[in-house]
Order: sequence, then structure tokens, then C-alpha cells
Amino acid sequence: MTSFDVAKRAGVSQSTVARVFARPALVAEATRNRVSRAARELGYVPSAIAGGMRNQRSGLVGVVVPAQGEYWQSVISAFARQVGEGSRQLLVTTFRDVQAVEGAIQSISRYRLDGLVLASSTIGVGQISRLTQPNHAVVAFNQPAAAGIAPLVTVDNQGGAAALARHLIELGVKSAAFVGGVSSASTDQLRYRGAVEQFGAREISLPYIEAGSFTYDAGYKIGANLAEVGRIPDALVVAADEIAFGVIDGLRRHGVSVPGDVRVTGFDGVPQSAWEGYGLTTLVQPIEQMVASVLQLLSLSAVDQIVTIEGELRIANTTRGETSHG
Amino acid sequence: MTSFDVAKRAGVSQSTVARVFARPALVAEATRNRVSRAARELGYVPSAIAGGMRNQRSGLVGVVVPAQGEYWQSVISAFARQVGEGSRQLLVTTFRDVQAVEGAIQSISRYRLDGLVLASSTIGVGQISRLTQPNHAVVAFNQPAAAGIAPLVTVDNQGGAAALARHLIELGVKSAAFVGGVSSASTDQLRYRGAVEQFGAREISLPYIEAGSFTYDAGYKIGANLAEVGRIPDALVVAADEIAFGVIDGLRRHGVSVPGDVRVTGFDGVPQSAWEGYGLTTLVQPIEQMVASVLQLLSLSAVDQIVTIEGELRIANTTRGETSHG
DNA sequence: ATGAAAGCGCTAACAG
DNA sequence: CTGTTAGCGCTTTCAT
Repeated sequence: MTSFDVAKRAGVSQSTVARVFARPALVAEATRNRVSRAARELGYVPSAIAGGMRNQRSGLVGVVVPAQGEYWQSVISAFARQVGEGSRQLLVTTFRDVQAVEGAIQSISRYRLDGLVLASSTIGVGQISRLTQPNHAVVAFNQPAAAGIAPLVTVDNQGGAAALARHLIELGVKSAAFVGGVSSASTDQLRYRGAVEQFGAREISLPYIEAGSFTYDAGYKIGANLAEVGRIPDALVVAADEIAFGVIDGLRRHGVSVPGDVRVTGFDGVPQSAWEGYGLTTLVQPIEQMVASVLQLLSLSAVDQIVTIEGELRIANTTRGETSHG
Repeated sequence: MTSFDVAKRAGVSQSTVARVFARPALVAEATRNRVSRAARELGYVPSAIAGGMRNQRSGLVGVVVPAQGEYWQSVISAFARQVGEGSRQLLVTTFRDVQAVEGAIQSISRYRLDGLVLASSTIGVGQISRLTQPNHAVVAFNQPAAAGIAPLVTVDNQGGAAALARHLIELGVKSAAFVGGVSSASTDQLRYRGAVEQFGAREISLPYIEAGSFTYDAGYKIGANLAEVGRIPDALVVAADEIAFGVIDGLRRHGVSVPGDVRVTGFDGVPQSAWEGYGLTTLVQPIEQMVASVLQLLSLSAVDQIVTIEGELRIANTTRGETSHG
């Protein structure tokens, strides 16, 4: 089905058919109706491939995100929703290893994307700079290390962690530890920094414990370990909700009460954190708002643009009640 | 950057450049290296848009899925992973209302997809048939109602629910109820049927309770309601994990013990069901395998193809222990 | 083994 | 308001 088929059926030229779909106002109503009907009868829909070729705009927005994790799935959802609201479409590429990102970008770039969103704090800075190419607009998502190399939209990691830490301090916490995902991730570093500054100001040290990945299982091991060793601080500041769920279950499995024996906080605000089963105190990322910012930045092209969005402290069961010291 | 630019730099014709990328074996090694180097220096990547136009194959696979729900997010992830492993790309379109599906399909069809996957049991049969068009291959995912209209890949809903029911019966359950999501959904109906047959064979009636949506909140209300009314059966067979989490929290909030007072089962096997915080007995859908089947069916084109995949009964905390009758 | 040339379906400038 | 025309960048015969 091409516009020629429709043209023949409607008894007009091909370009009139094209106009009916691209700029209907330029076509007389009678003609327009005739063409529309012919198109409907033939089941014709203009080809975005051909149009994209002609226009040098594919109408495609790509996102490159980690293959796993509740948080990233929410991010994909948000992009799908918001990109779909325009007349554009979303190309999703996931990757397991950071090494695979390079290849993923290459194959996705073949589609001459109108915009490319790079997510994941574990993508290296070198990779980002190699990708800030003329053709497509690139925006980094939650990847503080990209600052200055590509336009960036990120939640306020440091400020968010600081808010969580202050909340714990107000609760009377006298000792704490930080459970990170991957220490080389820039989000991890900023969250740690945000927390350590607050605790430091109260002369409370904040050891860094690395889970190894941003997963439930990694968190579970940390929780179980802490419980077995037995030296449990008053609070655990965990770098991500998903790790925190694991930490909590690992602790509880070994008889440690949360929040009774130890208060736990997360980061991200994934849907389950609000479920009563965990009721996790966390820093909620306003994902929809962040995604909206990304889509705006895509139209601009200022490399040094940085949009930092404040998250929202959401207090729940895992930090309820006073500490024994309190 | 076009193949002409590369050709000029490498001192060959444009068609040689194209060959190097499309069918490298047909080009002498020396030439090939020269071209590859030129391409790399210029940062040239062949345009899939132009290629798709010429070949009438976009290399794009589209999925249309509901905008929300843990389960669907896992499905998107699986598609992204598996489609990406080929040299194809994934176009994701989400929708909130079933009414929006029609429009979503239209705009996605403009990309001349090599394959289109329709997911969600709430898409109407009429819509599906209107979409089984010549151009692109359509496969229905977990949408039993599509049987005969489009090739279909689905988990064995009825068999899975039956397995859950038998498990509960073996536990000595004497009364039960079914909590569905949306009664018009074909998956809901089959799951109910699978359970009701098993209970019926033991002379146990199985009232159907409709939550109204496949969400945690809808489940929570049901759970809270049941607890308040106080007539709690020995077991609740819930149509989806996410609803089940809500049911459990709603019950527990009002002092009802799970599995002490009532055993609860889910369906889907989303990641959190395996987390100890809930430890939900459920029917695990082998999503990766189902997605693989879909991608295979896309190449074929037998409308009456139906692939039914067995799920796996995973027993966990929410059905542990004997009933008081047992 | 390489080059020349046609054409995929569309848009937009231009002519009428 | 509508028709004619020239490409967009690539793949693929068909020659050489």
C-alpha cells in the first residue's frame, strides 16, 4: 500500500495524498474526504520510514538502559508513555554489561534517532563522550558523571541522601553504615557523600559496604552477613530500594528486627517501597518529571545543560519509632 | 555521513562501501579494510532507515503493552533483551485504556514493522482481527481470546490455576474464593475456570470476587474488605501476583494472618513473589521462553498457530503449613 | 572484484 | 488548490 495506490483510487495525484496526511489544511475539504476514504478502504498508513528518509528525521527516540531492575523498568515505562504522547516512537535497548553499551549504541544509531537517552550510572564517561556525535541529540539520564560532556538530567542524589541521613539523625541514630551498589557508580558516590556529610557533622562515622550490584540478592547477602556478625548499627542507609528490600529480608531472616533493631532507608521510590509489606522510607525520584525534562533537553542542544531535580523524602515503617538511645 | 562520503575518502565507489557493510564477503580484503577504516574515521554507520526503505524490511519489532504493572514491565524487558540479540530493534508502545490501542497500533504501523506483538488480555477480539493485516506479522501474547484470529503464545492459564488449586486442596483447604482482576479478561476467565473445576470436583464452591484492575491497590481493598466483613475462607486464589500482594497486605493490616488464617496464591511469578517479604506461592510464567516463541512465530505466519506454554508452580510462605481443618 | 544506475515511498519546492 | 518533479541513502542487479 503506497500513496500511489490511494491516489489512483481517489483520482488525484500522489502528492495530494501525501498532503492530506502531512498538511491537511492545504487540501480542499472535498478532496480531503475523498482521499481519506480511499486510504481507509485500502488500509493505507503513510510510511514513517520513507518520510523519515526524506525529512532526515526518523521520529524515533532511543533509550539505552540496564536490562534489569525495578527502577529501570519504571524509567522505560515513563519514556514509553511520554514519547508515545507525541507522534514519536520509543526504541528500547537494554544491556547487561557496560561493555555491551558501545555495541548497543552503534546498532541503535543506525536508525538515525531524533534523540538518544543514555541511562545508567555505570556507563563510562569515555563512552559518553565518544557518543556525543553531531547527528543525534544525546541526553544522559541519572548519570552525574556525564556532566559537561552531555546534557544531563538527574535527581539530586547528594541532597536526597542528605535528607535521608538527617531524618535518621533526628530519630536519634548514633551509629550507621552505608550499603552501596557498585562503588564506581557516580550515583552511588554522590549518595554516599550526601549521607556521610550529615553523619560526619554529628561525629558519626559512616562505613561504606559494597553490595556488588543493585539487586535484591546482593542486598540479602549483606543483610544476612550483618545479622550473623552481629554488629548492627542503629541505621543502614542503602543506595537503592531494591538492595534495601534484600537487606531487610536478610536481616529479618536472622531475627533482626527492622525498624526495631535497625532502621533502614532506600533510594528511588519504586512502587513496592510504598507497599505495606515493606513500607520503606526512601527518597522518591519524580521519574515522570525527569523524563519530561529529558524530552525537552533533546530539542535543545546545550552540552553543558544540567537539570537537577529534587526527590521527595517519603517516611514509612522502616524508620518508625525512636531508637533505644533516643 | 553517508556511504558517499566514505566512498570518496576510501577512493572507491559508493556501492563498494554499501557492500562492505551488507555483504562483506564480496569485497576484496584490502578494499574492505580501507573502507572500514574510512568509515570508522568518519564515524559512519549505515542508515537503517534508508536500508529499510530499499529492502521493505525495517528491522523493527513492535510491542503494544499496558502502561502499568510489574508483570508487563518484565515482559518488555524480555522483549528488549531478545530482540536486541538479533540485529533488530524494539519499538515499545504502551497504553492505558483499551480504547487507546487502536490509535497506538496505527501510529506504530507507520514504521512498517517486521513484526507486531499485541499483549494484554483486555484488548478486544474485534481489534485484533482488524489488525491482522497483510503487511506485518502479528502475534498475540497472553491473550487467549485471540486464538484463531492471530498466532498466539500464551501460558497455560487454566492448567496453571488448576495446579494452584490442587496444591491448596492437598493442604486441606475446605473453602476458598477467587479474586480476579477484570472479569472480561480472557486470562482471568481461564484462571478462574482452572481453579473452579478443581474445587468443584471436591464440592467446594469458589465465589468470584472482582478487584477491578490488576493492581496492588485493587487487591488491598479486597483484602481489607474481606478482613472487615470477617468471613474469610481457608484460601484465596488470586488472579495475579500484584493483586495478591495487595490482598495480603490488606488482610494483614486488619490482623488476618497469611498463611495462618488464610492461604493466598498468586499468578505470574513476578520477581518480588520470590522475595521473602512476601514469599508468594504462585504460578511462574516462563517469560523468556514465551518471548522466544513469539519471535519464532513472527517469522512464520500461520494464523491458527497456538503455542501454550506450561508455567511452574512455585510454593512459598503464603501457603505453608496445614489448615486448621487439615 | 568493482562501478553505474535504478528505485524503494515519501515530502516539499515549484509551476500552474 | 493541485500536479510535476527531484531527491533522501541505501541495496541490488547488471555490466565491466
